[in-house]
Amino acid sequence: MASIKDVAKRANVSTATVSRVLRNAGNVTEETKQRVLEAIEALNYQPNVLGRYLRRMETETVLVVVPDITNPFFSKVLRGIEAVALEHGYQVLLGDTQNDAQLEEQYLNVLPQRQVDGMIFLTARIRKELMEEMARQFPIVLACEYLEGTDIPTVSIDNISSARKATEHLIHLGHRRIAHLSGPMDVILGRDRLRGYYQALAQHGIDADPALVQEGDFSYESGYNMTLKLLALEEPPTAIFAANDEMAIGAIKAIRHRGGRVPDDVAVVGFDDIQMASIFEPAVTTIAQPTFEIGQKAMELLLQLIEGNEVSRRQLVLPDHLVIRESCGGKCSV
Amino acid sequence: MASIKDVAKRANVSTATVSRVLRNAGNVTEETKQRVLEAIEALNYQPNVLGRYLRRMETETVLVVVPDITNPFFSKVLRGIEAVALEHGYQVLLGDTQNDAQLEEQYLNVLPQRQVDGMIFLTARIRKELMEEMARQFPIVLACEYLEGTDIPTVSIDNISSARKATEHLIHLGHRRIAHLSGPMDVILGRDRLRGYYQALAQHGIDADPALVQEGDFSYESGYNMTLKLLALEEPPTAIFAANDEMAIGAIKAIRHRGGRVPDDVAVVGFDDIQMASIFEPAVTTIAQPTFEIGQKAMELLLQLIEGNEVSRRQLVLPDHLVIRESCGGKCSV
DNA sequence: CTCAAATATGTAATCGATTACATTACCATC
DNA sequence: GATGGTAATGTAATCGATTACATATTTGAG
Repeated sequence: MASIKDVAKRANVSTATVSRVLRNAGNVTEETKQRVLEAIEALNYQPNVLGRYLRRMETETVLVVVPDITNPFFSKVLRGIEAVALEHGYQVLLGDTQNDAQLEEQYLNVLPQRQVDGMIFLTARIRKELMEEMARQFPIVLACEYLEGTDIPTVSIDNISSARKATEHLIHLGHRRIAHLSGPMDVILGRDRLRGYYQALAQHGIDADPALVQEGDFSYESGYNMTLKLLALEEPPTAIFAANDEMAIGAIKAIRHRGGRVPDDVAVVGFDDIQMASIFEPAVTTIAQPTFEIGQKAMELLLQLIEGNEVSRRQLVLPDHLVIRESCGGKCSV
Repeated sequence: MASIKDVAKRANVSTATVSRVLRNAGNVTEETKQRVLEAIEALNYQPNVLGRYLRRMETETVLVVVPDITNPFFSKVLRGIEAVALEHGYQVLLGDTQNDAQLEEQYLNVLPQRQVDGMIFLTARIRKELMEEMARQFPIVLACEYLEGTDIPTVSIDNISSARKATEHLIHLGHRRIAHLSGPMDVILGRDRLRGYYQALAQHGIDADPALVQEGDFSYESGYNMTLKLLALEEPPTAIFAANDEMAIGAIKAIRHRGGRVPDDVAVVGFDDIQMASIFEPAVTTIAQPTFEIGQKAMELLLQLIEGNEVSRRQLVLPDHLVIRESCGGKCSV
């Protein structure tokens, strides 16, 4: 492999000049520039980026840590991140934690090792103190999730209010026995959506029945299994609010397998508005998050941090909205 | 940020010794080792990997180029790759080409820039000569797709025979007017599945009707739209073989929107066996690929190449199988 | 107790590009 | 044609870790 020295030798210039041509910086005569370009061409030279990285101490790469790469919701956020990254000449590295909090903490080490210039976490199971300490030293942005009581830059929706909105919709449709398939309680997102659910019940004077809240893990299977449990109750729910669409679809399937109809016997509402929510039959009523935009904003924020700019608006809350489809059985708007 | 020099100074040893402790190589007294570890601890030292990369000229990172990260099929292959990579201490970088052949060629440059030690392509739209030249110089593996007439290491299923198998299944169920929603003709996968479709027809003496073959792009939308076209034919098909599950689901939706029933009016078969194929109603009959295993094998192959081992079995064809569900309307086995 | 071998540690070159600083070449002005 | 300023190019240090080679220290055999 040809190195910058070989090019310099062949073009009869110093490595400094070659570097100047490469970076298109400094003053280089058109003539020498041509000579260098010819040498580059002739040797089929490609600059070794490792050398540059080391010297400049930046890699123009960011790492995105995703809890589950098979979840289409995250792929869409990722697309937003990629779009902005590409535009600014940054590469996107992807870390899949497979929902393992420990793996997540490991990814954090990539930063002090200087392997990437910054990180975006689409998950937040890391101990708060550790995360804060890192965020103080390195560019870190949280997206979708957040950590309570920190000022780590964050882009997300207001999960509590949207969960409330979803639950209220079911209440307005006349439901009183509303179950909730929650996300894992060790992620803030799961807790927030549960909180929104409770708030809606309380505001409408409905007593919360602990038996109607089941903790899942955002997977189709967990939605399916928990719904079977709910249906086995002496007094089963007439509506189910699932903390994401995959669990909602799992719920619908379970209801059907038990011979019930959706929405006639049990109404279902999901969360995220993944593509399948609109394709599935019945189409799933859900909360639509501005996924692409979340990704964009998160990457923009990260770029600010990397460039050392002072960021005034560190916490962004983007608008979401309820998309009413068939699975809830009513067009009543909130 | 503390560097290896700081650690060396604090522990009163040379950088060489610190490096030896870090890499756990060479002979170091237990006592000095402890001193070094203490210094590392005290300074909260993290080795800068860029220095190591440059010196060793390897990054222990591989790049996986994916045509579409939102496609769940690829996420599953990716999981297989990740599993093996992690096991061997390799990082996985992800490149999403968004189905853009040009972007794909750009990723190829990452290799001579020494940014990664090897690449796995889950897509193959690059000009054959270019790809071959690169593969001669650097570790490259193709998975799922392949290039005709090269000996670039490849892991995939036999798409022709499985497409034939799927089509034959429909023939055995009594269908004669069988349509095919193909993948893009500029990817070999699209062409192979089409070829298998033609072979099956020919073997059973059925004339191929060009009007029954529609070229899509593997997206749900294209499946939907092309099916509407097929249904508008004077003599519409009684069965549709789609080149992937997403198009198959698009087809089912289109048939339904036109008032048809699946499988009663039109039978549908897909390809890939993504999770939604089994969840959707009617559940989609499809070809199941050993996704995880494809990923594993591809990564194992790549590791062989990176380590410079001579690889005897360069082209792996893994077994797939037809999963018969509801959308084809028959349990007749092939 | 001596000497060779084995073990432990240090010195300094190296990876490839970038860049601060130094030097040379060129040009315009008086 | 001397002077000063600018433009073009070169020299060499630098980034941080690794490692070939050199040196110092310890160990064991006789």
